[in-house]
Amino acid sequence: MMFADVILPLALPRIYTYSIPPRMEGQLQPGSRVAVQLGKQKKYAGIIRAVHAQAPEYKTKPVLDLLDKDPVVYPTQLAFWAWLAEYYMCTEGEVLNAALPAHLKLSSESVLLLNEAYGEDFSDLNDDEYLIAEALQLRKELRIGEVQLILDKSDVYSVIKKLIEKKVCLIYEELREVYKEKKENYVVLQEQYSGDAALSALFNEMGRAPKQMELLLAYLHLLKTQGNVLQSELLKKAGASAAQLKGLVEKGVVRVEQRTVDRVPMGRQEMQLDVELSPAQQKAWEELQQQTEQKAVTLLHGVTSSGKTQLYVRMIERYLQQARQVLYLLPEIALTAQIIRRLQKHFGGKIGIYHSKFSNNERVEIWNKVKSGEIQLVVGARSSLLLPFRDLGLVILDEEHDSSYKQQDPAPRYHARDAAIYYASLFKAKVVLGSATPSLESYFNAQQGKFGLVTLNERFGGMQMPEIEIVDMKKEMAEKTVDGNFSAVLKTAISKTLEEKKQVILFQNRRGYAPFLLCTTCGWIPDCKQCDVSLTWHKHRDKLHCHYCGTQYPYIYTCAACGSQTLVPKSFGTEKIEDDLIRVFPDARIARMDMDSVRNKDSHNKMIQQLEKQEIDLLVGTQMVVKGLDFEHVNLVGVLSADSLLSYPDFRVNERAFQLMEQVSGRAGRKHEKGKVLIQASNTQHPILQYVIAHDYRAMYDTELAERQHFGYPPYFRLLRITLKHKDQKVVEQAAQLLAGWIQPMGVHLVGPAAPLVGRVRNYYLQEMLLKLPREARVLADIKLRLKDLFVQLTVEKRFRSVFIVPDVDCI
DNA sequence: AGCACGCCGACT
DNA sequence: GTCGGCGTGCTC
Repeated sequence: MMFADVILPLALPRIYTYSIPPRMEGQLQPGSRVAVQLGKQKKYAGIIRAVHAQAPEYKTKPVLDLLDKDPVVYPTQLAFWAWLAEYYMCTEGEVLNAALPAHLKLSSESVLLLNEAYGEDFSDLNDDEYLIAEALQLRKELRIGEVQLILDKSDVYSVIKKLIEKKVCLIYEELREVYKEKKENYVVLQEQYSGDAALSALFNEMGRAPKQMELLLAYLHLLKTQGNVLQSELLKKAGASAAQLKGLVEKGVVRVEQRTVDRVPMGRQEMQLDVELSPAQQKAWEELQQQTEQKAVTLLHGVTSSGKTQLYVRMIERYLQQARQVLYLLPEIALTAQIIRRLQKHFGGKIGIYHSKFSNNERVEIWNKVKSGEIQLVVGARSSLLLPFRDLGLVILDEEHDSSYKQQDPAPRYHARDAAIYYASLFKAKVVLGSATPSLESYFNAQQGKFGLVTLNERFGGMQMPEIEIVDMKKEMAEKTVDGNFSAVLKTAISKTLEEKKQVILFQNRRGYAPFLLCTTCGWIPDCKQCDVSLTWHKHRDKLHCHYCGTQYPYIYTCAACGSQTLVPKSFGTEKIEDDLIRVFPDARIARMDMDSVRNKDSHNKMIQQLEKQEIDLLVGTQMVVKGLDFEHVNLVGVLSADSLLSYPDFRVNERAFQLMEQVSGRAGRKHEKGKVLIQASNTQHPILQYVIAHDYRAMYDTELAERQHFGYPPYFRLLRITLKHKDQKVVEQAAQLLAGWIQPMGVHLVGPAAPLVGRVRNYYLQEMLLKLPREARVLADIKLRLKDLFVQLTVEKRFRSVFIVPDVDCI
């Protein structure tokens, strides 16, 4: 008897073993997708991790079905998943859940079927049972969701159980594939008319049907120019109706064929291999080749607009020519049409793009094409790291410092940079990390000789670094020259830039209209009912939003504490800036870019195109405006409040603030013209501002590094945050104390436990503790194992059983 | 993640 | 006295 260990896409604490029925023996292998039953009825699609003859001591259920001819992943991916689960302290099921496209993750649905033999006598049914029986008579089949709708309640299992007992209905589990191939109708000329002679004979015959002749001519034209003729295209082109086409079909001239088509068509376009490099780039290119030969990971530190992309393109070419696959990772938001177009220009059809905006069917097709090797180059966001590469040769991770590479909520909470380095090692592939402002961790690794380092500190095409000026807000406040959020200096600069028909980008770190409302009588601030945070006022929707749980509240006019009507908005967000801009610059075309304004699919791209075409003069936005945008006509960039960037209570504030301001500055300037950056700040003496003015990454790095070492932070230590959640505040607090008491003797540095800044989210109370762990991999692995034991120990205690424990390794 | 089971409060 | 709410435990 053979057995299969199956990973299911659930957070199950361990992997389950199923028996392999004799008829499937030999067909199942690691990576195969199989249908199995879990519990009394549910069926799932899982993935086989191992096949073996080791009978477990419990009795096993059989594998029900093999779902695909070939495994859906290679052993390399299975190894990668195991590492992710172990390193990031989650289950392999959670990794599988994140990796597999939704349409390959099947789970069964219970379907109720009417038992025809039961008859029409519903007299011994109660109201609920009767409603369902009646619906079944009409519809024959009902799903759980439909039953819930009919009865208007979620707990319907008891009713269903009764109905089955009374033999009114039967129940079965339906597991169906959701991935559908895309079919399209093609028009094909019947073979007997393929010759010229036959065709002219046909035309003679058709004299009395001019409409059909017209259609046929259009068809022949399309056939000649495209090779294939789509029905929809033909009808549109010929301005014909479906009936006219039907006429041709009935005459036996053409036929309509349904064909499977690719949702992600692979062009045949050839690569262009003519990237011109400047002398500085040429030098960097040579260094890059040398470094990647010697080291598995190389950091490319190139100032903004230094043309890192050209070097990537060269690098990619080399690996594609060796017929190996390449993964080019970008932060989600930087995956704009702009960059994709640029890459498509070079690599044509071999490119596959993968990010959150693709449909589930498209994802399955990309998945399969990466697996087969048909897609050689993938450009994608974090999650494309989980695609089933067959022979990965190179990973490029651009904007390496970007914190959105770290997955936050559901598990696996992986960092794409670190995971990419491990994944690449499984393929003996090379990694290139690129940034204008590398993370301290990566730069440190480069300094230590662990990573190669290539520096490119000259902007491409003779472009100069922008001139940066700090605007003293304290002084302007005292002189009363501040208008709304704009200093006189900034206002003048904006007017001047607009007069020159150039564009302006303003950066503000907060969305919404005002972060909160404040009662000027008693100091009360409206807060969320479910979370301990103040609500943000979004003026355009006239609602108060909770940015933690997403709840929206109507605007409040009366103070809930003192009853007075003296609520005023405090501080400012992007919406407020936009309003002020409209007031101060009534003639300018103004746009706002933040999570609220570009929520739907294409609005982000549209806005970028408008900027490119200079249809927008003034753009105000959050972090979003910082990433991956290059506009030729932006001459002025304003940071509205450096203070708000520099005042977060987080050990990475300085690094972040530097990166952000440096990146924003990079948006200013164009060929042969120096851009200008204005940074408004009250504390003009902050050292970070001095480093930004001087574009001195190295000074920032040295100062910060000393701090990190002194206070025991990365890159000298690794951080692991443990969050506990429970509905009862007392219970979490006690659980956290108990757990901390157990961790203490392990000799690691422990901070907390304490409630985080926002101590309650979605009605769960939180407690956090931070562990500072040594860097050595073996010690780290050992500590994680011991922690896992402690988590189990904690939940063994009855009152802590329902406490959620969320470990976040290398948290940010 | 489901789903079954079991224990308590609000009704006929 | 029963129905139905939710907390708790198991799935191989």
